[in-house]
Amino acid sequence: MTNIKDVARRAGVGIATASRALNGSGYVAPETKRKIEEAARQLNYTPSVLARNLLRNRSGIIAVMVPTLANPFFAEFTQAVERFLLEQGYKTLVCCTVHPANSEQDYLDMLESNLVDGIITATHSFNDAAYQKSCKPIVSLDRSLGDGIPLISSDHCRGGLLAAEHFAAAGCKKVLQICGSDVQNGHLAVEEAHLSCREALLAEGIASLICFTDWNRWDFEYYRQTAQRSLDAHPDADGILASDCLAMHFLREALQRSRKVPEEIRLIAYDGTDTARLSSPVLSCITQDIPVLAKSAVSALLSRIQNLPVPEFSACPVSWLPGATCP
Amino acid sequence: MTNIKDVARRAGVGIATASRALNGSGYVAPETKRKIEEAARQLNYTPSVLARNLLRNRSGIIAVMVPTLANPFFAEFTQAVERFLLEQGYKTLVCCTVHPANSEQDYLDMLESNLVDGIITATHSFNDAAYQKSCKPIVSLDRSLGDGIPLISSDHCRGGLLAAEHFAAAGCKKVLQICGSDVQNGHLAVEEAHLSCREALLAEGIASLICFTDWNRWDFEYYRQTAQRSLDAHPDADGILASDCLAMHFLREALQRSRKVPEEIRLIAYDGTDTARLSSPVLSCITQDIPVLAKSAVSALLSRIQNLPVPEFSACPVSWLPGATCP
DNA sequence: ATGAAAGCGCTAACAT
DNA sequence: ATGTTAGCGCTTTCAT
Repeated sequence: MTNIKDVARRAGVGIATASRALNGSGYVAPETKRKIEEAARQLNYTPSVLARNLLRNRSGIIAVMVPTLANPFFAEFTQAVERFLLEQGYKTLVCCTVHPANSEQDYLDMLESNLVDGIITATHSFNDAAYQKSCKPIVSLDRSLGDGIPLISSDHCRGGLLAAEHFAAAGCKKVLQICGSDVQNGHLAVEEAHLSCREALLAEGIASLICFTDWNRWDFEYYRQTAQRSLDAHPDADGILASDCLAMHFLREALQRSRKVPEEIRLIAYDGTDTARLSSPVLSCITQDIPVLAKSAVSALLSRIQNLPVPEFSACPVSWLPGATCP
Repeated sequence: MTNIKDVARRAGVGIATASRALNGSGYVAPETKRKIEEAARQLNYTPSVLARNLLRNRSGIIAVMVPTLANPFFAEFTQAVERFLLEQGYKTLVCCTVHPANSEQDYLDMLESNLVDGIITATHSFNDAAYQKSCKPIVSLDRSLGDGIPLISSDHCRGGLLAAEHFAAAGCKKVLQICGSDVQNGHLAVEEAHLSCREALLAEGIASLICFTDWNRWDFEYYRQTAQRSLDAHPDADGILASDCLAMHFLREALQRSRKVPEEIRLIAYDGTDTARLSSPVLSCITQDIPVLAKSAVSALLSRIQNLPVPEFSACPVSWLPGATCP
């Protein structure tokens, strides 16, 4: 590794001059500058980010914590976050919490140890206290982590209403809502969607059945079982609201049982990832605006890093994406 | 930020002793050790990874370059890589090359500047020379980058044969193979699958039509158009081989045109991601073993980092996953 | 067993 | 305009 000292020596100047020339900071004679740049080029010099980081006490890296990238919602979210972070000069570290071996705590420790300058967390698995302990910049997607940690989420209340409207318009009589276990009741913002949907359904005289699932299982096999069991247990349900991946499983299982979609059973997928739109028939979706969520999360985090004021809460728009599973 | 100096002062010992106690390196009296640990706990001390990195000239971070996480194959690959890297004590930086603004070169520079200890690249977009220039640890997924850069890929030759077998068994007469443009002919290992498939088809007296697509477009809209155009241009094709995402689009478009699958047209998806298995009817797939690919890539990279010998090439197993689109 | 001091590569304050 | 020097926080000789 050739360092700045080598460059300075080769150019016959002091270290500071070399640093100034290379960084364009401070005065340096044009001719000297040329010599230094030449020397740097010849030696194929690349400054060590490591040293710079130590000096500035920042790494330029942001961690994104998600349950798993195998779930398209989190993959698309991470993708969008990476893009916005890059625009702002930051790199993105991914941390998947689904792995058996590791814990969110290990990832959180990276913050304390200055490996990352901030964290965007989109996980469901951990006790909030650990987050509260940290005074470093953290923002949360869709999960309330308490004071001082900005919460970015979609306008789930509206999302739920939209879903209810379309179930009603489609003439549903009994809707199954699949949502995370009540163990975490109130912690996940998306639960609001189920509550508002249920309320609106009941107001229309439509039955609403809430089915709880483990809020932190991400394997497709579990989704499949959930879909199978729910269809078995409620053969008379004529509407289903579930997040994208689950909805895709429901669609597949329903078709395999020769249940006509959408004639006998209507499906609304909550999330609206691109992947969900690949199904046949195309899923009718309530979409969260993933790029907007990502952009909000990034800008909130960067504000926190700069100690600028950040709203404790921001709700991003949701919308109805017509499909063929709920006319 | 409380540092090791603070801890040492509080414990009434020298800095070096504190360092030894905290790291369990070298001799330190049990009682002294206890005092130091106590002090560290009280001050809520966390060592700065930044300083340690500078000293050791390593960051403990590996970069994974993929076109986009919105594609399930790369999402699942990255997920698996992250898991294996974590097991080996490394963190994972994701770099998506699909963004308009950035270039692979920027990401490559991170290697030179010591921000990352190595790179696993799975992109399609760049000139190989830039990789050759770097003498840092790099391994490549499915794309030959030249001497010194280990290539990890699936046994695509077998994959292609498997596909051909199943097309033949299904009684296909004219198979459409959708693959990346020949601009990069020979660079992408997966092309081997198309070549071997074609050869096997022809040997059976089955027509094979190769359709080139842009090898570096990842947006779903482009996939949709590709599927539409191909179906329009070749209404008599009764078999289609395409990568997962494309295959999902083909399936959707075919069904929308009321083409019976698999009676009139058989589909084989090449990749076999979990997501592709969510379609209805379920796609028949040639699966690459993503965990094995990821594990091979990680272990090759770590060997390169430790200057151990690494095979220039390793082929991972593929297999046939029965589905409902090609009996 | 412990502490003082050097140094990882860089930047910035302070001379000159 | 340029050079000298003092750290950033840590680990690791090398004395003691």
